[in-house]
Amino acid sequence: MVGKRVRDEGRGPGRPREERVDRAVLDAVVALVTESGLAAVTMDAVAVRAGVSKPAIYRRWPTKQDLLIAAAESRVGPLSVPDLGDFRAELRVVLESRLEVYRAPGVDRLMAGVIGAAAEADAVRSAYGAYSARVMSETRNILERGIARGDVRPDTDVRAVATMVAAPLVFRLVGEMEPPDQRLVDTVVDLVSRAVAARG
Amino acid sequence: MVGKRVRDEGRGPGRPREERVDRAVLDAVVALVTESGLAAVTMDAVAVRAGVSKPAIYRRWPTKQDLLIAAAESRVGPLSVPDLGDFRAELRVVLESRLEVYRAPGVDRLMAGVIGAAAEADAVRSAYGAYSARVMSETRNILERGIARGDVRPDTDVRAVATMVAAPLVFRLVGEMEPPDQRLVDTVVDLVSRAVAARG
Amino acid sequence: MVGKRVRDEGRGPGRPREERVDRAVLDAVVALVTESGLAAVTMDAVAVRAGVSKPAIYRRWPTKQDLLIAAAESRVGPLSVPDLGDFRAELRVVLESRLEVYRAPGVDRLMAGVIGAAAEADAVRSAYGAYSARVMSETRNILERGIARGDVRPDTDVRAVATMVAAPLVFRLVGEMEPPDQRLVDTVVDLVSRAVAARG
Amino acid sequence: MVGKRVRDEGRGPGRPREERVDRAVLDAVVALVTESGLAAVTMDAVAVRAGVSKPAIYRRWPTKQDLLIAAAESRVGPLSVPDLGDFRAELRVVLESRLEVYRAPGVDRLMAGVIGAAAEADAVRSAYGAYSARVMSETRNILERGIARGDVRPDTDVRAVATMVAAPLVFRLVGEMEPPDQRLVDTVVDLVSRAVAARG
DNA sequence: TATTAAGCGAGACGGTACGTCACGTCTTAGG
DNA sequence: CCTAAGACGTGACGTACCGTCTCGCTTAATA
Repeated sequence: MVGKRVRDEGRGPGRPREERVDRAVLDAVVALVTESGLAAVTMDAVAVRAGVSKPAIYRRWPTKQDLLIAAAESRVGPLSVPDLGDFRAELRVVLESRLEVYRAPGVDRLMAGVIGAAAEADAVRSAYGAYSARVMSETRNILERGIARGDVRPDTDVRAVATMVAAPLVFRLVGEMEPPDQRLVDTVVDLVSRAVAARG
Repeated sequence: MVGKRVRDEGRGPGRPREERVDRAVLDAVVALVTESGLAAVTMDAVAVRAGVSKPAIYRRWPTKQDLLIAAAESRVGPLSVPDLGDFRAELRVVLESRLEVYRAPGVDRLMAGVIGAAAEADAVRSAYGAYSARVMSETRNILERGIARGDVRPDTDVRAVATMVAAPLVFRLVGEMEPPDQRLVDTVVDLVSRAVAARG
Repeated sequence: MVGKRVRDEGRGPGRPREERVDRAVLDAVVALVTESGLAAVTMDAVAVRAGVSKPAIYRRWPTKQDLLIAAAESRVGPLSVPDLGDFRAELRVVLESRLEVYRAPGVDRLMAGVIGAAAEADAVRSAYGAYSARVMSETRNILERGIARGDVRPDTDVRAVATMVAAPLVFRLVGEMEPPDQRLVDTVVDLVSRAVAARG
Repeated sequence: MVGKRVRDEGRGPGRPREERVDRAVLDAVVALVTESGLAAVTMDAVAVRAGVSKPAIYRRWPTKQDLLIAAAESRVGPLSVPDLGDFRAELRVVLESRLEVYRAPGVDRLMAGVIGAAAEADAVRSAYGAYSARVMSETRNILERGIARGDVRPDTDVRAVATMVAAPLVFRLVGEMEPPDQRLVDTVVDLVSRAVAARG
């Protein structure tokens, strides 16, 4: 009468969700924000653009803000940097990867939208906080790896330096409203890697 | 500045505007965003809280985004740093002034709200761009003054370094959703001033 | 009747329909409308309450309106009055049977719901019309039988009088929103039987 | 600063409501239900048809059901019958007035819709009950006037007879789904006036 | 002093998006 | 072919907010 609840591991009875919907919706959000700005990202417009119904969206993301964060993560998610044996090289990899991502069209408004959304209510703030922590972790990881390896000074203030690494590209993007460029990356790599270099 | 005075300063006919309204409205915006988040900052709520009518607000700021930017500017406006004869000292003044401002309650959500608003439409983007440029100018000023004075290396990439100075505190605030602290200021002052110090 | 049996009675291949479903669904409709009003009668709620799936309902009644009509008919169907040899007695039987039915809880809202449903679209109107005709037929039958028998005046306007018989109890129920009572039945029996009595 | 609260008698401060909206909305409801049935009467369709915004509708009628009742009342409101000195004449006036009203196109579906709406929730039931009582009052009035005047038997069951007067035309309309006709009116007038005639 | 232009609070207005809910269909797995 | 479960598209619901407008009134500068 009720049916076995969990068959294999993750699927219950009933029609399974369509993966197509997830992809189409996130793509639609990015496309709309890129083409027409954040104001054009209405739930109805997203639904139409994705060829999907509004309830199908709300089943997955309970509010518009959650959807925005998911869209941002789909484009600007955390990346894992392999151990290159050298902090400076790893730092460059992180920043140049980010540079490429941030220069993609629409990412500026997407990030700004997510930051704005986080200011709306505490529930959104914590969702955004989790996202933010995921993205920041990559920088903390290479710093701690460098300390363990020995090419980063052990008394480095990891928290502060991680902020100094992550901040400039994002700020250039959403604070100065211009795309970050290679010179900015070079400057950050230079300043930071010299400052935290062990032995100096 | 925002708002449209009909005559320059010499008042024309008709009832003059009440200054009380300007102050009350900006205060109401800040109070609401501080207490309840950006979502609580509706034009009606602001009007009620300020004891003011909606038309009185719209006479001064044509859109909600303009009002938000004005509120941000009223709390986080540009500051002018006196010539202290020393770049490092001036840099510290800039950052510690900002630190104090950014640690005020509500400023995080106010800044995030302004950034989010800027993603909405191009008209808002340019208004925000002007505000952003005003705020950034202080950092560029002390850098250029340092170059002229001779204690900053003349080949310094002013644009990139200015971003590296301004970014960390704002990013800590709106990107990491935590208040910036003294350690972050110290780290920035150290890294930047050492890196741009003339002669080395 | 409503619902689409694929074969007449000789069963074809495949799993046969469960009678349990038919009963459970109609009972659920009546229970819901009685307890919580027509607005609570959603197809999902009916399915849950009946312990049945939605497709199982839709296989039997193609629309919600059809289900409502079926539920009404299950409670307020036509009744056949035996020949008692006396119009007045038969009239009393009809009205007192109806009185009992109409005083059952939930029947008011069920009838009102069916009437409202009939206003929605022409397809529903005709389904309701068929139901209505079935229910009205009992009154016409006793009138015509009375004329044939000779205790009802042959020049009686059967149509109009049938309406005057059927109307008051239903109208009391759905028009005045109160349960019909014995006094109303008595009044109708008196007025009508005296007016159509042959010879006078 | 606050303004005098009540100026003449009924108008407070602020922009007054536009009468145009009230009329246009009720007309739109009737037009839609007449042309396309009750299912076409969506709040959006009404708003568009009336050239009015949805909030303007909801300011006046808090739910769709209230709007329906108001629309019904605008077409089928209570009428006051002048004292004609004769119960039978007054009864005929009542019924022929109603006949004319009920034969107007769309009134059938409007009435059925209102009855259906009343089944939805208790709040709507009481709103409908008030409307129903207003409409019924005219019949009770002529009965009581007849008793006072002396041409209606003083032992008449006013409640029951009022139901028998009001019911047939409405039932013909919404129960039998056909327009009431002159023969039905004549039959009701005859039966009722003869039955309640004093002395006789 | 009277006029006039613009300010003011109050609140209704058109428009648009929100997030929810219900209908009726379809897709899965199982009986 | 039936069953339960539940996701799906469609579309209406009622609410909230934005920015405008219409009231009646108040406040100065001007005529």
